[in-house]
Amino acid sequence: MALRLGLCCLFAAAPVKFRRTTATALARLGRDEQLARLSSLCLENSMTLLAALEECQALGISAFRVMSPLFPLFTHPERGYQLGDLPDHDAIDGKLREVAAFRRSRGMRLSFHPDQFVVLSSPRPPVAASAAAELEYQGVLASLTGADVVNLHLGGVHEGKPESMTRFRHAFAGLTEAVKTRLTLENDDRLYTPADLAPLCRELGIGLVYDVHHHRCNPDGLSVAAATELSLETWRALGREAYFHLSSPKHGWGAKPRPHADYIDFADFPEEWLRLGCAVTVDVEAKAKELAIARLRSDLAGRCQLL
DNA sequence: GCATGTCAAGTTGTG
DNA sequence: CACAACTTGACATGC
Repeated sequence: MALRLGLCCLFAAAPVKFRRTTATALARLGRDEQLARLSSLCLENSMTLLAALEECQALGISAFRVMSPLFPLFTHPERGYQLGDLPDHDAIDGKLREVAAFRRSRGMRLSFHPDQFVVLSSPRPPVAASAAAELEYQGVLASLTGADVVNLHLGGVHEGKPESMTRFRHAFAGLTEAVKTRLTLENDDRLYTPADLAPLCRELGIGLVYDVHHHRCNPDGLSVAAATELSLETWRALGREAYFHLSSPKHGWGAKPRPHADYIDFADFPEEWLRLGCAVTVDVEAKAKELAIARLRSDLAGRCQLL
């Protein structure tokens, strides 16, 4: 087996910074000025994304999660825009092609992870519609950059889990292929467990991203080994490398285990993951970012092969 | 300049 | 019933 450790969105020490703006700051500007401002941020962030991949490569990190606001306010109801609206459109497009080429040549894995506001299973039509729009945006970016995963939580439990999953099923059917082929579901730390999601993932032909920390916060009776296997099955059916998440609780496993710690406590690393028969990606969700990956790598030294 | 409060969005659970 | 927790640092604002 081999393990691919992934960095999530940001660097703690390396000088790689993504930029953003706010809707209220843009409100004072005319539309052309807004687009000029957004254009320069998108171009700068595209260059920063390439720099991020180069930095990962230099650090021996072979997976990277791209932050959702790479293109700030892209799907905002008032400030939203299309790539073609931006004055630097050609330069941005060219830079993203460079990102895609770099990713491919180094065999890196890229992913996107829409945040908690993206609720495809919501019973409220405007919420589900804006979730679909956001997913389409991330699907376009994923296509352009060569990312193979857009990872999502199922959402709330309005009326019940089966009803929510049915709404998810219907909304999924309406998405474009760019999103459908990349969308994955992840167990969360309060509601949906691996046991809840595995059947839906199998039915829809999508990957189940297994977050072991969430599973420990929100257990379903399955062992880590059993949940790992449920996830592996969904990826095996697709012929793709499996995807896991790992983090440690900031305040220990007591009353509030959900917040993430700076580093991974190696005791939290599932030893089942050392005995898998295939390569897997493990996103390291730790506030010390690349420093946490370096420490985990040294903890893992000699125990498994790292990609 | 430097410190501080804000940031587009949903849902659940707490106080 | 209102608000904090998710996560999170960069940016905008105000002194």
